[in-house]
Amino acid sequence: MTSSSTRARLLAEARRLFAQAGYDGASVRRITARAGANLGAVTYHFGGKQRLYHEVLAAALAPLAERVVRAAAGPGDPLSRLGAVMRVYFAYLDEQRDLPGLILQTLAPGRSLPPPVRAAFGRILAALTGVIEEGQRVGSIVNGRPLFLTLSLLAQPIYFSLARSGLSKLTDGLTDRPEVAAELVEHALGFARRGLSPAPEVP
Amino acid sequence: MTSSSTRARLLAEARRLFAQAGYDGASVRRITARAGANLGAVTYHFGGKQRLYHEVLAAALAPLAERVVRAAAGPGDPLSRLGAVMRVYFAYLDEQRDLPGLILQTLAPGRSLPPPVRAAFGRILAALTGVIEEGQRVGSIVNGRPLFLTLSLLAQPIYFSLARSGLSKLTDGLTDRPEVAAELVEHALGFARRGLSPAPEVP
DNA sequence: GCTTGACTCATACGGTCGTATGATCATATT
DNA sequence: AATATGATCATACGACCGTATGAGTCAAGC
Repeated sequence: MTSSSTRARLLAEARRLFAQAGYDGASVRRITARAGANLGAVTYHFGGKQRLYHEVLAAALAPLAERVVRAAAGPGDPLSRLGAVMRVYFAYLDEQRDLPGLILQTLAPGRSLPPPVRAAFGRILAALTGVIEEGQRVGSIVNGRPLFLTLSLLAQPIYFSLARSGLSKLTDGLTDRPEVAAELVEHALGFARRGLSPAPEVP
Repeated sequence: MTSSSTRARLLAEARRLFAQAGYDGASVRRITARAGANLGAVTYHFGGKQRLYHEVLAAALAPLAERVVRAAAGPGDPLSRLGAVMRVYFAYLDEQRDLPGLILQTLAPGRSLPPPVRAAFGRILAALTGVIEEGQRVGSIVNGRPLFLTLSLLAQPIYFSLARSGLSKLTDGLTDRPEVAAELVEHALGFARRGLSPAPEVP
């Protein structure tokens, strides 16, 4: 029991530090010290730093993919299901504030993306392109590569949450006020909805 | 002359390595070795690693801000000027492939963003919100916070270029083919244009 | 021809890093 | 009671880090 509690504390502190300082910046020494564990605990419980990292990523991303897939398979027409997906995305990013910092570090070119990230994004992309193709068949979604439309849609929640930390410094904390954050979600939904809808014919 | 050539080689190799491996991952030893310079050269020419880093960032971002501001001040109605800005953005990101990796590393939460990044993005944001406010006054751009609309617009080129390295692995290099890349630019322009335009009245 | 200044060089310093090693402890099983 | 097992511990190892130091090089100016 104590063993699993040490394991859990290591996971929690590792996640906090990886998100804050990146893979290189979060040293095994700091992680174990903050978790109140011995230096060797990471090697013992996870086999090494990288394996711990992958476990942290999987724990952070798997629930997101799960919820997105469920929202994409929910009731309603394709456009409103995509709106539901975006709300799920924003909600998840809001309740897991450290997630942007976590995945941001993994996207650096030169390194290959960790398997948990690959898996989660693969599931999400597949679910969304499916919904978009369905919408294109019934004419409620504009024509074009479903993959591109999916990415344009995902760009909204991802970019906003990635930019949040940087932007709150550029805008004097504006985006941190809760009512502004809610307004931002509605804005992103509207922008994406217009972007996905077929353009009205110009006379 | 040889001195300035060493300086230039240091800048070039530092940029390559910072983009690829991040600030921590790019060691002064590797930078100087690849530049064919002595270990002490960074300290001598730039005063330290961080100053070299800032100089690299400034050299990479200042021209982008310059071109964006110029495109935003060009001729034409607001919507087409914003389209021009997006084209400039895509073109710049295409000719400076290492730029996403470079700025991505600076966005990590916990660290404050480097002054050159702050300055460039500040200029870009100011120019774009100005154009959007102008479009809102003449009714060609949907209402809402200009800042949010600016971010939604910027999300397209930035997210696509950030995601390019990761996505080319998820999509088997699809996005690397030049005609697909060109199609992607047109897609992003269309998506953003629809997102910025006022929604047609629903009867 | 000598000096001055900008530059390059080899080397040293104190730190931090991830991991390996073997001892020690607590607890459950025989 | 003795032992086996899983967990924790202090410590050591080799590697790499950014920077400082001082000696060496070499062309330009007097």
